[in-house]
Amino acid sequence: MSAEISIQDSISAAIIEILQGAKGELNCDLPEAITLDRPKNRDHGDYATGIALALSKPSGKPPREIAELIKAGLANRLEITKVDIAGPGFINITLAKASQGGVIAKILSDGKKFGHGKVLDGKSINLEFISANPTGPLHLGHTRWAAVGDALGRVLSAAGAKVTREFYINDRGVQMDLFGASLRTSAQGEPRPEDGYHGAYIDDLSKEIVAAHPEILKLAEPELTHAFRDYGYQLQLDQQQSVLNAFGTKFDVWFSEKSLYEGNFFAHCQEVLKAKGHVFDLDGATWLRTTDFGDDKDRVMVKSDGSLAYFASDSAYYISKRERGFDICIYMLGADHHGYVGRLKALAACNGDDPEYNIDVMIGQMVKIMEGGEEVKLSKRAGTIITLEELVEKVGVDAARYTLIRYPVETPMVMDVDILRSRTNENPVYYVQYAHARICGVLRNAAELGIKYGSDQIHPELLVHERERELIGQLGEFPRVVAGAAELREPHRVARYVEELAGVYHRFYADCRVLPLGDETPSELHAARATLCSVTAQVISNGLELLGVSAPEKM
RNA sequence: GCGCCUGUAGCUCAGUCGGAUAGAGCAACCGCCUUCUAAGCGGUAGGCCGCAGGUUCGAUUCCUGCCAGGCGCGCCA
Repeated sequence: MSAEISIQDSISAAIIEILQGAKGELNCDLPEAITLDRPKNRDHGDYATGIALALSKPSGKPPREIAELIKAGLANRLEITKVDIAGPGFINITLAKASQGGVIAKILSDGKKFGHGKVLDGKSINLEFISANPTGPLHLGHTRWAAVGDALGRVLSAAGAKVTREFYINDRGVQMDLFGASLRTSAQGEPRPEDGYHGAYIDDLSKEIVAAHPEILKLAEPELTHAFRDYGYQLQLDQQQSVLNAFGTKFDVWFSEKSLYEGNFFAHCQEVLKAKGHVFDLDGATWLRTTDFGDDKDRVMVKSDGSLAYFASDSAYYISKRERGFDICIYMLGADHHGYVGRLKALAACNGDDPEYNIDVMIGQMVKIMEGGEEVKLSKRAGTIITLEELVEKVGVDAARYTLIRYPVETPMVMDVDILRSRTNENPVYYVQYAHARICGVLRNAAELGIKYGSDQIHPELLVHERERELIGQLGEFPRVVAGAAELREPHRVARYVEELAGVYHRFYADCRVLPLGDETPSELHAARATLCSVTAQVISNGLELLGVSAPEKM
């Protein structure tokens, strides 16, 4: 991160200063920062703001009068050519040509770090996602989080946060026991338990276990089922880990639920919550009074028969996260778990935390998959599932990741396998990757022609074409997009930005010849445009990197 | 019944603190390769932003009520 501030920031600061100078006159609260939008209509300049309209009401002054005040204050700034007041009081700012060169210089000096910022500097974030049971393959719902969670982790890190990516393994409890029983019955040719696991992968796993450990069948119950459970667990976890690795999703911590009950950690957690005064006993069970903080009902931690309710692990796990020093705990959950939001927030409050700050629960809507014009129903137990692995086989890692990331998680999405498999430009990932490959081709040719490009070849005063202006402006937006994506936890913004940037580049390319034609002599304009190409490639590549999608040099 | 999410072009979907003429891709139609990657570019057509109120200078955006779809509401995990 370079120490320089962007041009938007410096103009924003200048406007704030002007307004503060007139505070007596305005007599109202002023915002901390001014948002400068890039107007769609180019007649509206390079940046526009509706701040005068927004301040009109609280100050009791006509918006145009406030706009005039700002215009006068900005008049002498070197980087600004023109300030117009339009319509009811919009302020349109046109930048000096040379000032746009700053963006190019900054991309060149920051390189791979361009776009990184510090809006989340100093925050320690625990990012938990996927957290599938180790009782089967990862399916489509997990795959959405595998892509989005990983991208969010990259975006948060780029915004300056210290991020720990964590996968919570439900390695104890009823589901694990059912898994063991399913494997054992499969190996012994018995009917599966009613509510057990029925997928064909169970037969494969049990065969693999028996082949590797033939002596297992000599065990008596309950050791027999436990042995199947434990061997099956290890194989399934290995499988999940290798699939995620191939998908480009990495975790810092694989957190075992079982470990919460090692030593006296769980007892410690209960003591902690008890000390805060929200634990009570009723009907022989131990409860947490989450209704103190807006939950629908109180939650059982230890059941009356002494066994542990699921919420016991939830609460101990949260306390573990906080005691390990994380300020913000992000949970990425499926829509079928949205009922958890209330109890998790209440749990944080019971622990004396701020539920609006220390906990951030993201709810991802369902992913449907269409094939041959029909919806493929997902049912893990029945075994008719599309797994992460199968999806990648069909469409490839880049297309799968990109498609899953480019929609906000609260949007229920439909993936059409036939379209994704067709490898046409119906998939925007190709559009973006193609722009990158196209630039790399141009730069290879530039090198052959001996055209130099780089920090001493910016020549901003020559880049006066409308397409060049658009491209430079779009490049300058990247840091703000990354910061916004991080603060709002919306990595899809990076994908949308990169698509737009690719479009702006393609239009530039169509209208502005980069390299000399025929025997034309290479000029400074050729060098300046080649430099602009190289920084565009850098930004596309940086954007795709945040999504975990490759930026090919040739296609 | 209560709660959360969704409803925007034929299809899949964007739309930031409420802003200027509501956008993209695909599909349809018409153009553009004698030199940098046509996986591209330009153009045409396509809209009751689910419906009805409210707040305001201004609402796709905020509030209320309805309609439709999805998902939840256990001492299950």
